[in-house]
Formats: sequence, structure tokens, C-alpha cells
Amino acid sequence: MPATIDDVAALAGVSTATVSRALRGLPNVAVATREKVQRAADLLDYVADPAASALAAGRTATLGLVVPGMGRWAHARMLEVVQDRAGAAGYDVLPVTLASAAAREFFLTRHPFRRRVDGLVVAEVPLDGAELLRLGEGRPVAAIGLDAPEVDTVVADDARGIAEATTHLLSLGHVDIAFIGGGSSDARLVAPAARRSAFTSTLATAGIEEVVHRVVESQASSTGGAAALSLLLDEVDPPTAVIVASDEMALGAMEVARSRGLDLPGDLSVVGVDDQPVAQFVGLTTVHRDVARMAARACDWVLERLDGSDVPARHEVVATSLVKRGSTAPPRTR
Amino acid sequence: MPATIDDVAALAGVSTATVSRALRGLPNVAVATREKVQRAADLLDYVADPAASALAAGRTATLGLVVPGMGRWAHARMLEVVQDRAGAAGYDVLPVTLASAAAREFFLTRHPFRRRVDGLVVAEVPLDGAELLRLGEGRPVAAIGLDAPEVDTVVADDARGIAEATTHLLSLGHVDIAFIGGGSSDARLVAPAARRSAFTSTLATAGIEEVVHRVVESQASSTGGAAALSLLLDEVDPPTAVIVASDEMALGAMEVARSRGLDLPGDLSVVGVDDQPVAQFVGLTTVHRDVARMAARACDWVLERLDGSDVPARHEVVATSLVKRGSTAPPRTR
DNA sequence: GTGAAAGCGCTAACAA
DNA sequence: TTGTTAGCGCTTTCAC
Repeated sequence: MPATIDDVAALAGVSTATVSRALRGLPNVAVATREKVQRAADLLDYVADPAASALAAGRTATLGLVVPGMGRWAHARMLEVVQDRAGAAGYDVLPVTLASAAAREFFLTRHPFRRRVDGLVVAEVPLDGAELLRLGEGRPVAAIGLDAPEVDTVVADDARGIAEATTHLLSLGHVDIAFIGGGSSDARLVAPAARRSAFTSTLATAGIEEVVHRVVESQASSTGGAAALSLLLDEVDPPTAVIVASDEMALGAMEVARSRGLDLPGDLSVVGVDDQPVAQFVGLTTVHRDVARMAARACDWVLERLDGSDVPARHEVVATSLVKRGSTAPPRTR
Repeated sequence: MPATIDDVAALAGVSTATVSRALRGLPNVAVATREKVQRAADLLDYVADPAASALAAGRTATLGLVVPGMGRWAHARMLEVVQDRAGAAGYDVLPVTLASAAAREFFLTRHPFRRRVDGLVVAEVPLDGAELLRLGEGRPVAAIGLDAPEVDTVVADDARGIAEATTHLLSLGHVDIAFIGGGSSDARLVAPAARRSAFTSTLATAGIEEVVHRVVESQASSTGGAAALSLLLDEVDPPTAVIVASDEMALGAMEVARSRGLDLPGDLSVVGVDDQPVAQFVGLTTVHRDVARMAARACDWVLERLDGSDVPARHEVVATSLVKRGSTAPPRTR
């Protein structure tokens, strides 16, 4: 059996309260006492039982991270970042995957996070402000990619990035551009709608009357991207350029184009979103999103509130930028 | 304040012991009583405090997952799979990243998992049998990609896959083949050494005297792959084919080759390892590893032991297979 | 089938 | 500065 606080107290010749104070670095402990306790703890290889601490203190020292899954690079990266920041502050992070509406409903009604985490960051899971508050049950919540005045939020400036991408394609001379959305047209996610409207309004304000454009929706996976582009290529007059809602989808789209014998970027320019490491290595032009920064912000905000900060909800927009690579070029004149 | 077991007991008109039994589905509870308790719990939106349960029962209902990081696709996927299996059995999963030797040392000596998880799966973190046992402290441990007779292990048949890949290149007519390893030549990881020796011995037994080959080591990232290939291409007589220890590294290598004006696969054939989804979309020939299966096995084994099973340590080798795609072709005759 | 009661190992007043 | 003493909210014998 592992040593308990009583063992340490006995060995150090002090009370358990003193051991608790000394080991947690609380003030009002004599230096000599603290050292004595520390030695005893080391000797016994003592580690406080997190469950007992949590029960007594009412804090679990863990943060919840709610994501739609680990399949997308961005979400895995967010976990890394949150683990890092939270870990430095002494918190564990408990990730949870909420992919389906059923899973979300279960979480909202059965409260598996109740008394299990001290605060949570929710990333790109379609939940509105009221739902986030319900999820939080009084604990600090920060959301990534969601629009909720009630809690801290950080979102990427997707609109700006897509507008840039659209302008880029127009300036290359494309007049027939398509947009492939990431499926989840759920209004609670800010990115999908922002991207779509940035695309259409940029084309509209470009003032080029003869620009042809179309918007299709598909699943946010490489398969989804492939399927959507297939549809577009089947049309009588396929687009010469396409903006795709994520790098994963863009890769799927590129593969379909190649397998149909298209020359990239000659026959088709492709733009993605995220700028995951792979994008660089396949030469994909993409809208860079600072995923690490978003995750760090959200995590830090939760930590701050856990530390007693009680400011009104903050909302940050993180800049995006278009990274031009080889997957975009002027359209081949037919 | 959330409802406690006492609230439920009072509302249902029974003792807390009965509530505890009823809600956990234990036997020896009258049907009527169970329903009454369930109704009270629902009404009060009651959820048992995990900390209190853990303290009282001595079980945390959470599994630890130790990985070198979330950056590689394979590890993110393993987390997904373990979350899935463990979740179905009522366990949370607490992932922990152990990248540096310092972090491993900290974990081994400070026991942050003590009383925090009931069992753990360790994936591709360089730890030997004794260290795994230390980490486990009596709890069930399953390891992925490690060689430890003391605990359950599951490894991919990397040797087989690399041998197949090598044979494939030889049969295409390559006589100058290089191997780029994943850096961690740590003997506690089985894959690196297995791959290297499979490569060299396959070439040796091929009996082709004039085959030129070299082995270099680099970091297990796209940057690492790029750097290693750069070195090889700088040599007077660069290889016509290269086997790279992961898909990420392979992508980096491909990018370097292209940026030097090489035609792929004409001037250089590339083979990766893992077969992550992206590999398909960039047409990368690669050694498929059934990551999901390995994770599921490891997780299930831990769960079984938690369930009381006490069989001797099991060791499974999961088959690999070469997936041929466009990144490999006969060498261009110079 | 159900209840009473004794902890699980720690933290946090409150005293001293 | 340190010790005493209640709990924190459950689970689990052991009676009944």
C-alpha cells in the first residue's frame, strides 16, 4: 500500500495538517518543519491521493477538453497545447469526444463532468451559449470557434482568410470558382457560415459580373472533400478553382482531381484551411489558422478564472493569413 | 450545489446504502426500490461524485494513456480508440505526454498516476519492462510497440512490412536504396531496430552483390525526413529509392526531393510507414500498420485484468502490409 | 432486501 | 507556527 499523509506525519513527527500545508507550499510553515516533512515524504515516496484531495478541497485539479474528435489535426494539436498550459499550472486534462448530437445530449443531461473537472474548454463542438453554461454548471468555460456572449470565446478570422483566398484566385484570373464547405452547417459553429459568406460576398463585391460560383457542402474529412469535388467535376462546366473548408478535405479533393487525370494546379487550383504541417509538404495553398494560439488563450482564460479572476466574458478573434503554395496557379486557357 | 446521495436517499425514503446499490445495478435490491431510487435520482439530477466514489471504493474508473505526444497521427488515433473502448466500459481516459527523458524520469519517480488511474496503456514511449512495472505500481499495464515480457504487449510486425517494402523496390529494379530511420534508436522501442535490420537483411539475402544501401537516422517528423533526404541527395551518387520510418517523415522527404527539381517517382521512389489517411491522398506507398487494432487490444487487455483476469502476460504481433501507390516506380535509367 | 455505521485520505476552519 | 477536529460524499461490511 502506498504511504498516506498519516505515515508522513508520524515519520516527521508533526500533524497531518502540517504535512498538508508543508507539501503544498502554503505559508505559515517553519522552514525547518517544511524540510523535515519534505524529507519524510521523499523517504516514503508519498503522493497525495487526488481523490481524497478533491473530496476534501472541492477541487479536482483537472480541466475538461471537449472536442468533436481526435481525427482532425487541429483538435489533436489543441489537446497538446492545453495539456501543456494546464499541466504547467498543476492541472490534468481530461479530453472528451462529442461527435454526435446524441453524445452531446447525453453530456448535457447526464453531467459526466459534474465534480470531475474544475473548468472546461470546448472546441468546435456545436453548442450555443445556454448549452455551454449548462455544461459548465457554474465552472469557468472557454469556447473555441463558437459564438457565445455568455462565456469566453476565441475564434479564428475565417472570413478574412477566405476572402483573401478568394481574392487570390480572382487575381490569378479564375472566373469559375467553387467552395466546398465542411458539412456541419450548424449555426452554432461560427466558421462554416463565416467562410461561406466571405466567399460569396467577396465574389459579389469583386464586381466581376461574369464570375461563376457555386457552394456545396460535404463531410469534414478527406473522403468528404473527394466526394464533393467529384460532384463538381461531373458538371458540364467544372470550376477551375476550389476553396475547401479544411486541409484534410482539400487533400481528398486533390486526389480525386489527379485520379481523373487533371493536372494540378494547371487544370484546377485548390485552397485549404488550417495549414497543418502536411499542407507545406504537399504544397497546398491554405488559410493558416493559429490553432495553438487559440487553444492557449482558451486554456489560460479558464485557468485565470479558476485563479479567482472575475472579469466579464472576453472574446478574441485570432488573425488568419493566406499561405500561397503550389496548389494555386492561373487557370489554363482552354 | 449538486445533489448528494443523501438527498436522493431522503427523497426516495431509503438509506444511502440502498441508493448506492440501486444506482450501480448491484443485486439484492427489490425492483420497486430500484425504480423508486432511480426516479428520485432523476428528479434531483443526481450524479455520484467520482472523487468520493474513488476514495471509498479504491477505484478511480479512469485509465491512463501514456504517449510520446499527440503530434503523430498514430498516437492521436490511439487515443480515439482507447477513449472508445474504455468509455464503453465506464472508464475515463487520462492521456499523458512523455516526450523527454526528463519527463519520463519525473513520471517514474514522482508517480503522478498513483491512485489516479486504475490501469494504463503505454504506447511507444521508451520504457523497459522494469520501468513499466514501476509505472504500473501493481496496476495492469499494456504496452504498444515495446518489448517487455513482464506485461501485455502488442507490436506491429514492422520487420515484415519493411522487408516487403525492400523486396518491392528491388523487384522494381532499384539497386541503390536508402533507409531513413526515425531517430529514436532507443533499444526499448522495438520498431526502429526491427525496421533497420529487416532492411539490411533483406538486401543481404537478396543476394544482389551490387546493391548499394545506406542507413541514416533523423527525427521522427516531416522536418526530420526532409533533413535526412537532403543529406542523401547531397552525396555524389544519391539513391534512387528510399524507405522512411513514418509517413510524416516521408512527406517531408518528398517535398525536399520536389523542391530540388526531382521527378517523383521517376527520379526517386519513396516508401513510408503507418498508412495514415493522408498517405492515400498523396499517393504514398507505405507499410500499413493497424494502429486501431493495436490500441484496442492493449486497452481491452487492461480492462480484462481490471475485471479480475489474471493470465500470464500476453504478447501479440499485429500484421503489417505494404500498400503500393504512386510514389514507387522503376528507377529511371540514367 | 435494507439500514447503521465505519471508514477511504485528505483539507480547512478553529484553537492553542 | 502547529495541532485538533470536523467533515467532503461515497462504498462496504455487518447486522437485522
